[in-house]
Amino acid sequence: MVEDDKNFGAVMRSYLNIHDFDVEWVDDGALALQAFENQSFDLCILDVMLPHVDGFTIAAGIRKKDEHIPIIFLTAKTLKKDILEGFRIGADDYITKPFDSEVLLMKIKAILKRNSMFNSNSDQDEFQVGKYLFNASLRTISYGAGEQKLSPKESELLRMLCIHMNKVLPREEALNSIWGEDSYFTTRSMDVFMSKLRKYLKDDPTVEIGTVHGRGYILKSEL
Amino acid sequence: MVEDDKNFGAVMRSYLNIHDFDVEWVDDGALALQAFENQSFDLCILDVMLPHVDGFTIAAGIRKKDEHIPIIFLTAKTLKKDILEGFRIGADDYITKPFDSEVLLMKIKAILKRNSMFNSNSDQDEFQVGKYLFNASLRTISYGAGEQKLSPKESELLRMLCIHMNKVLPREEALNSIWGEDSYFTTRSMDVFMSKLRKYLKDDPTVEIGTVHGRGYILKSEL
DNA sequence: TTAAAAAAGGTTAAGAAAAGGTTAAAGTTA
DNA sequence: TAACTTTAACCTTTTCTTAACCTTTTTTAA
Repeated sequence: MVEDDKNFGAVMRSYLNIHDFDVEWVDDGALALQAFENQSFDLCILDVMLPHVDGFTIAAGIRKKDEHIPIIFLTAKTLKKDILEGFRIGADDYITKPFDSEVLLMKIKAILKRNSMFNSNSDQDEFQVGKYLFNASLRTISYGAGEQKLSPKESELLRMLCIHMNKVLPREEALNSIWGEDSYFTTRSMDVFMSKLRKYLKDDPTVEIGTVHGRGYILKSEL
Repeated sequence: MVEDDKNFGAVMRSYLNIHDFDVEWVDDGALALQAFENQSFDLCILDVMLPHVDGFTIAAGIRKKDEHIPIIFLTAKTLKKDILEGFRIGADDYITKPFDSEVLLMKIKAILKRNSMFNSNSDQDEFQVGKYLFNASLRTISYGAGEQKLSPKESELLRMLCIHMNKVLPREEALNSIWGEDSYFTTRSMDVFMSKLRKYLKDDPTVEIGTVHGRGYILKSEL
């Protein structure tokens, strides 16, 4: 949240805190982008009139770095031209003061909910894969009585396949995410892991790790 | 759009039409859900006070069938309790009359944009070609039980043909886009690929890759 | 007009190059 | 030391290009 009114900012923060949001509050436009880069956020609430750098400029900077993060303007500027400018920059909503705090809360939730579809599953750690149950944080695949332990990389790779269930997981995506680089050797290393995962999953014929030559892998499972 | 005020509805529809939206307008709450089931929509705009069935009930019914489709309430009911009820049901926005049409337009665009992130990641790149279903990201053509895998170039070429469905795809356009150059050898290579695609599609007589001598190719399919 | 020549395109098959599968040995970490 | 990951080696499969030999369409010129 970028808001230069100390009283209002404090009230907003505690109100949002009560409703289970963690709020990082910056009161100077010049510090906003810096804060954005140094931390990870789920949503931005921006005032427009701010010292040094205005909210529109901040929003544009944020959009340049992250085209998906939700942005809500919360401002006393009620001119239509400002509202349109806010949306043009890529805001998800433009709320004018005075406003109702409960309505703001609902709007935040609605926007986060829609955005979560996009990010979803990213922290899910249990997956049903055919008749196997894969627990990514325990790093186990269980199947009836049996249980197979997975190494960290095996587990991380299978987790990414599960998140992309029945869709292609591009090689580079897995390599950059798990290995941090996409080179000849990391590629071959991943092939070795894929071979291991296929062995672990071979007892259920309804499950298959398919190859899309030149692009990536796909975990297929009817469910 | 569900709106019982004939004048307002007509104005809204033409306003949205001007801005390149196709609007299906229903003026009775009882018909809304039925319309929703029989057609495919990208976004719903609902009035609240309607004959027979109110907007909240419609929204709840829509949410039951599709938990992702954006819903915007557009109503004269400005009571806070109604606004909160709207969001509780799962609305993306609740706009009170009177409102500014340009701002509504921006909000619609903002919501659709956010929703499109979700759709673009799931299953895009799908084309119905006669009785074949072509998935460009999986690089497969399926037809009943059978499935034919395509190579990257085969798939890319068919994708371009699909995008130009029933229109000529100029040779140079495909060559420059897929091969990066338009020379004697790339031309001959493309001919080979076209021959392969024709084989893959030969089982459906309603589908045909035609040649426009000296210009390019055209994928013909009635549908 | 029309026959021959030239250009464009259709099809098949061979072969080279790239990508991927698998196993095992050699390094690395915990 | 034991678990884990990387590297190497040796395969198989996939993909793309090229060449060869056709057929069809268009152009040229008699």
